[in-house]
Order: sequence, then C-alpha cells, then structure tokens
Amino acid sequence: MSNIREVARIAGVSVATVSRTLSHPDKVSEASKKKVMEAIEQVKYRPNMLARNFRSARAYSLVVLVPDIANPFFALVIRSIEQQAQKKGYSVLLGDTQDSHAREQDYIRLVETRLADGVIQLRPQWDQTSDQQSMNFPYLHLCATESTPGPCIRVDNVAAFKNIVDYLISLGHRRIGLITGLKGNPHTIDRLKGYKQALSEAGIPFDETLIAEGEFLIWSGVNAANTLCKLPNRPTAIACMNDEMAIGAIQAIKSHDLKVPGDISVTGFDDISYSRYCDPPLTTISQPADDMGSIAVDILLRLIEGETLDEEEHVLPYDFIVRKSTSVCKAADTNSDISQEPN
Amino acid sequence: MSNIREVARIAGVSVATVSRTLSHPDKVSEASKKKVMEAIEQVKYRPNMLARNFRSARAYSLVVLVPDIANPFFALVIRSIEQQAQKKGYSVLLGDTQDSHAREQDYIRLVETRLADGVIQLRPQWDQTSDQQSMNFPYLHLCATESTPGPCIRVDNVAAFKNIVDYLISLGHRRIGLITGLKGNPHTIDRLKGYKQALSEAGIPFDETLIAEGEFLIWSGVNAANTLCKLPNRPTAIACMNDEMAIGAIQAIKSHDLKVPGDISVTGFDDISYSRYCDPPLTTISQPADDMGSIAVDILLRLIEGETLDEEEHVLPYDFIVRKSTSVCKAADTNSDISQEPN
DNA sequence: TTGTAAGCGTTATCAA
DNA sequence: TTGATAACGCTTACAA
Repeated sequence: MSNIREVARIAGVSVATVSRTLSHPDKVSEASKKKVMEAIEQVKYRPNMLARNFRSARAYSLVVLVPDIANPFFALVIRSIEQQAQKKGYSVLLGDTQDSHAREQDYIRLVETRLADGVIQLRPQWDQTSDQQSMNFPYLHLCATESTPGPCIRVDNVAAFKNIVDYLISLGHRRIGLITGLKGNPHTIDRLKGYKQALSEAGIPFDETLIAEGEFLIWSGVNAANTLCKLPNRPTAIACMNDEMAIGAIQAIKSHDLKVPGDISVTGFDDISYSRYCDPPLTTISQPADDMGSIAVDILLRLIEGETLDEEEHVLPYDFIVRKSTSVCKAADTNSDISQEPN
Repeated sequence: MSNIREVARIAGVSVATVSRTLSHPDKVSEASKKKVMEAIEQVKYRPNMLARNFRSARAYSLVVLVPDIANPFFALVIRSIEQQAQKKGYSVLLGDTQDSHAREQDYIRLVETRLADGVIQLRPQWDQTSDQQSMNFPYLHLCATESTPGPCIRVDNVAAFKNIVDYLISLGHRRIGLITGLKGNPHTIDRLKGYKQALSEAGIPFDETLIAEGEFLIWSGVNAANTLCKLPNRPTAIACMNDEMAIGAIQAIKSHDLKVPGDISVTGFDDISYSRYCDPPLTTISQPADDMGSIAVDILLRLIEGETLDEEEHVLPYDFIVRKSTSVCKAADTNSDISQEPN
C-alpha cells in the first residue's frame, strides 16, 4: 500500500506537490505534474480516501432510509438517488429499516459520527412531535405528505387521489370502496382526504363501511378486498392507496367470480412496473420517481454545503394513467340517487 | 463538535483513558469510566468515526454491486445483505450499475481507495478472462453460476431449470418453448443447459425454433411470447428464465386469446412476490434470497478478516413451487411421437 | 511554483 | 490503571 510520501520520493518532489497534483492540478507546473503522474503509475498509488475524508471532515456519503427496499416504488426512487449521488461524487448508504425505530437510529448515528453527510428519508413522518426536533443536520423527507415538517419533496397526494376518485365518479360509480394504508400513516391521511373531497364535491355521502384498512402490501389488499366483496351492498369500484394492494384486490375480486372492471373497477397508486402487466392493467397515479430521486440529492447536497433553501417544500407533478381496470359503472342508474344530471 | 481531547479535559483524565473507555472498557477503572461517561454526556460527544476508521484502516462498509435494484429478486437479496451487514457493524454502499462497466469500476475504486472493505457482486461473471484477475481484494460473487470463478454463492441453476422442464414433460408437454435471457448471460447458459438435459433425458429432440431470446425484463417476455405464439406449430408450454418474463409472457399469451394454462402452460424462475398474485399464479423456482444475502455477508467478512476459505463455492438449495400456471398438456396424444411409455 | 511543517481525531505503544 | 506521545495519510497555510 503505497502512500503519498512514497510517490513524492519517487517523483523527486514534496508531498505537497503530489497532493496538489491530485487536488489542484492547476497549481502545479507541467513538469512536476508529469513526474508525479509517472511515479503514481509506477507504484500504482491510490489515494487513501479514508485519510482524505478524515482530513476534510466529509464522508461524501448519504444515508437513504427506506422502510422496505423490496417495495418496487422505493426501489425506483433509490435507483435514481444512487444515480444522481454517484454523479455528484457521493456514495449511497442503504438503510432498510423495516420500520424499526432502532435500526433507523443506528443509521442516524452514522451522520452524528461523521460517516455520512446527510439523510434522505423515504418514510413519511408519522407524528409531529417525536423525532423531528433533533435533526439538526442535513435531513430531507422524500415521499412526503402535507403534514411533513422541514425540507421535503412530495407530490400532492390529496389532489392525486381526488383525481382518481373524480374519475371513478365520472364513470358513474357512487359506491366507491377504499383500501387504505395503516390508519396513522400520513399517506393514508392525505389520500383519504382526497377521497373524501371527491365524494363531497359530487354530493356522495361518506360511507364508513366502504373503507377497508390495509398496510400497503399485496396480501393486505387481498384481505381488504375480500371484506368489501362480502358486503351486502358491495361497491362497484375500489380505489386502492397503492398498486400492490390493487394487485391483491384484483386477485381477491376474481376469486369471488367477479369481473374487473365489469363488476368492480379497481385503481392503484404509484404505477409500479407490474401495473402495466396485470390482468387487467391498472388505472393508477404515476409519481415521478426519477425526478424525485435526483432532486432529492441535489437539495440534500445544498443542505450539506450549508445553503439555506428558498423553499422547504417541493411539490412535484403526478400523472393520472388510465388503463383497463376501470370502466363505466353498469349499475349507475340503480344505485345513484342524484344520477348524472347537474344538481 | 467536541472531540476526545475536550472530553478528557472535562473528565480530568488523558485522551488515552477516554479512548480506552470507549474501545476497551475493561482496561479502565470504574472511577475513571464514570467520570468519562459523564463528560461524554455533558458535551454530547460522539466519536469521529472518520478518524477512527482512518486510524484502523478499515471502512466498515461493503459495496454491493447490482445490475438493477428495481429487479425485485435483487431487492430481496440486498435487503438481506443489508440486514446482516448492519448486524455485523458494517454499512452497505449501494452500487446500482445499470450494466455499465464504467460505473462498476467507479465502485471497485472505492475499495482500492479504502472507502470500502469488500465487494459483493450480484451480476454473474460473463466471460472468464476479463475482469477477474485484478480482483485482489475481498470479492464475492452472489447469484453465481457454474462457470463463476473465485468465491461464490449460487443455486444449481442447471438442476433447477431441469426440474421445471422435467415437470412440464411429466404433464405431457413435448413442445416446450423457452424464453431465455441474453445469449451470453451465464444464467442463460446454465438454465439452457438444464432445459436441454431434461429434453434429452426424455428423448425429446431440441428444437431451435422454440427458443426466444429475452433479457430478463417484462417487456422482453411479452415480445418473446408473441413470437412463440405466432409459430405455425406453437408450443404447449413456455418455460421462462425468470418470473418477470413469465409475467410478460402470460399477458402476451392472453392477448392472443389463448388460455394459461389451458392452451399454454407457463413457468418462471425466482419466485418474486407478484408471482403468487398473477393470474394465474406462477409455477416457479424459489431461490433462498435471505440465506444468500446473509451467507454472502458472513463469507465476505471472513475474506476481509484475511481468512482463507475452505470452500470457494457454496451451492444453496432451491424450491420448486407448483402453482396454477401449469397443467396437463391437452394435446399430449397428438403431438407426442413416443408418448408416455418407457422407451 | 515549490517545500516545510502543522494539524485533523483517533488508537496504541511505552513508561510510569 | 494511567498518561504522554507518536503515529496513520492527507491537506493546506505559510515561507521561500
């Protein structure tokens, strides 16, 4: 393991010149530079970044905190984060927390001990009070919600979900089931708000029995949809708070010998890659995963550089994607009381 | 940012005692330890790991090189790697290479520059000669194949794929289509070998026209299956080299108004989570993603510790999972020439 | 443009 | 059990 001193010796210059050749080549004469480069080549010198980082008090790495890397939407976002980070000379430390507070704290500690320069958090912020106050280091919420404090990037979940439900209503649906995430999850809260807004604007009363709680995982979509299908007056459409639950819901609905969308329309959220290939392909909301990742890195790096943000909150656009899992409500006339005419 | 010197000053001891309190608490008297801990608490001291790592010439981090983190099987493996690494006090640096050699080299450089202690490679080794020789540092192939040189962990792809095709043959299928990965991919090579072995043992001639090349991605499964469906004498079963292509294939087959498995049985490989929820659920091979990840970390850490391995190659067991995407070949009598009787 | 030398925060060696 | 001090490899004033 050769070091800068040996290179200097071989090149016949000082260590400072070697260091400068590598870090500030413009401050070194061509002659010296040449000698140094040759010496480096000769002894196959590689600078010890552990030393360099220590010296510069920078780790050049970011922690990405994610509840579950196996969630395909998160995987997409992380792929983009990694891409952009590498472009900027930073490494990504993957912190898959499996929703464990302890594991999350372990990763936070990496920043406190200087092994990472900042954190991108993909888990939404559950309650206001708990962990936010102590984050006195570069910390950024991605996949944030309306209630997220501090620097964050998000799409307008309320508007996006309202968009979906508006569409279902426009197809004549009035009994619209909802498969949510866990109750307290901020995404659940925002999207539920969108659901209620759409209903209320259309003059459709909110019906608690049409709400089934899931937890953003396929199997929970199966269970929730089973419940809704067994309802005496079952919904003609089911809006799911993510694609995975929608995929589970479709399977469950089929298992009741019902057709999607013939008997029940289904919608998702996220537009994961399988959504194009389910049967039927899923009507859903597409979040700009690539932009979210790269913008997150850019903003976090600015935070790391000590810049103060002009705007803490960045709201990105979403796409509403109509596929084959939704259709006109066959029962539109029978189960609607104010029907389609303007009120 | 307090440092060890300040803690020492406050505690009224030397820096050595502070250091020892943290790293070798057994070598410090209770009295000193107490004073030190109080001082640490008082100034909210956090050891600078950048310095510690520099001093100990260890990064305590591993690079995980993956062609695409958005591949759900890889995501599963990485989740397990991260888990085990954290347990052992190591961080995971995520290197999503998107099959770019340059990006892979950038990550290899992290090891050369001491920012990482070793590498777990999830990409299979394409050709023998190229990059292997220069890996004179802890380097481990996961998801390896028969031809992988050096330390590696794998399942027996040949046997596993033969298992699948054997099963299809046992259902009476004799025209068995195959959707492969890219030609040179070692997984393609091993699995093709298993396909051929099964055919040959059953006395079924190998038919080049039944082979369609994909690239382990959903859309490529769609294309490949379209090709196979348009064949004048189309196959009664299609074995796909991974689940994603199988999911694409199922969609394509349905789009030709054919039934799965009624008209064409379909199989996958990997058992990603969606495979249980497709329509129909997929018959496939399950690889032990969790074990693969944790064993990989354990072995790599031993390599990092300088141990020499008793065995370079670790072959892990797989599961064959029968679901609803495969059924008895309806055309068994018409298109088989030696039928079911022993030859 | 170049060299000398101090210093980053920690650990470990050696004496006490 | 403790303390003084020399490393570790690099960067960067400061001086030449």
